[in-house]
Amino acid sequence: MARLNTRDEILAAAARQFANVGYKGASLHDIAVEVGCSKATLLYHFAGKDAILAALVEPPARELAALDERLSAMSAGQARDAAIEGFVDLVLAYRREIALIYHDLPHLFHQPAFADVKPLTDRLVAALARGTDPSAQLAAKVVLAGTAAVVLDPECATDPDLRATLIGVARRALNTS
Amino acid sequence: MARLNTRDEILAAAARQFANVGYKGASLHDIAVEVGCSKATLLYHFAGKDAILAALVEPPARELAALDERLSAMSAGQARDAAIEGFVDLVLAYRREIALIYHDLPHLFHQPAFADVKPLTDRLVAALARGTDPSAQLAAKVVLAGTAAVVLDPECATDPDLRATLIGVARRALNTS
DNA sequence: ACATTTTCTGACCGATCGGTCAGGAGTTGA
DNA sequence: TCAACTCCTGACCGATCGGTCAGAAAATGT
Repeated sequence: MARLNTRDEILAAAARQFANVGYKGASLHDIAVEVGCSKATLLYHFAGKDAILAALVEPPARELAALDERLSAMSAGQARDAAIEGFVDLVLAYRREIALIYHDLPHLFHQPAFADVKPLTDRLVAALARGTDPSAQLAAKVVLAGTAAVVLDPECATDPDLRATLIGVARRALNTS
Repeated sequence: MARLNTRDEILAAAARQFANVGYKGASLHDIAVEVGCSKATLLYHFAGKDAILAALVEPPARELAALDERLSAMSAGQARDAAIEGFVDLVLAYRREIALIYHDLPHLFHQPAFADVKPLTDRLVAALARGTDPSAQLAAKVVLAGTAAVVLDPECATDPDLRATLIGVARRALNTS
């Protein structure tokens, strides 16, 4: 019955496992148990463990690329506020994927799928910093990493004003003028 | 000759390995190769892999406790700036340990050694937020996570004004008055 | 009804993991 | 010289890992 959904259930279970215990820490066995299928079924739907990871990471990576494309058509002044809001929205929409990116940054940066993501984040930093001033770029990185981290905090997840608050913090921290 | 230092060399190599590939990702074999000894030697000096981790995490945890003690003797106004500077200094002094904490947060939080650390960070957040206002606390968490993350960025590590810049970003982001 | 294709599984494999253990090598003290 | 102790190692162990494969089970097409 749930045949077509099996693939999605695997992705959902894998996202939870990866976020909880990291990519290395999660085992195909545990994911299969959570899905309610056999380990071999996972490897029928995906070429391997890293293929599951790649499938999970692809959607937010594509949205980041879309955000970058939107920003590149703006002036520096417009781009900063759009970058702030765009990044906050992106991070709120993909909390679970962010979690596994966060907890396995060293592994992921060596994966080919992330070779494309690095320049995107660099351009996002430039848009937030409105240029190449080192201290402004550092402030932008603090904002990006801090925002991404805080939405993973279970205590913050329930805040109804989360989006507005995050945007406010980012604006203040980046106000280098 | 280097007998008494073997323990410290193990800790240094383990810190590098943990920071690079995470706690789960690092193997005792690889650590032993980096040290130049056998895997059994690691387990002669430490009760197990988790004992190595505990030994690495203890010093920064103790310093965080010391910072908390200093802050508790101050007024809310004094405490905020002292918390900013204290946390920045702490993070700069223990970059490598922060890295492994960062990359293995889910594992570490389940370790008993971290049961003591959680309330300390909560009080640090309260000092930065100067109270319990939700949006101020969220800003404080953004600052803490962002600051800890950015010092791990190899591109930022060389910045000579790193400390001053980080303190400036934190002050701006926390300026909720 | 049958054949075909998709979906799924149990059994198995080689590799690697953390950890144990008996004992070698070197130093120290009497 | 001879124990006693510290430091270290190779060989080995059970468990678990990701992955393979032949074939069962179920859906689909005719």
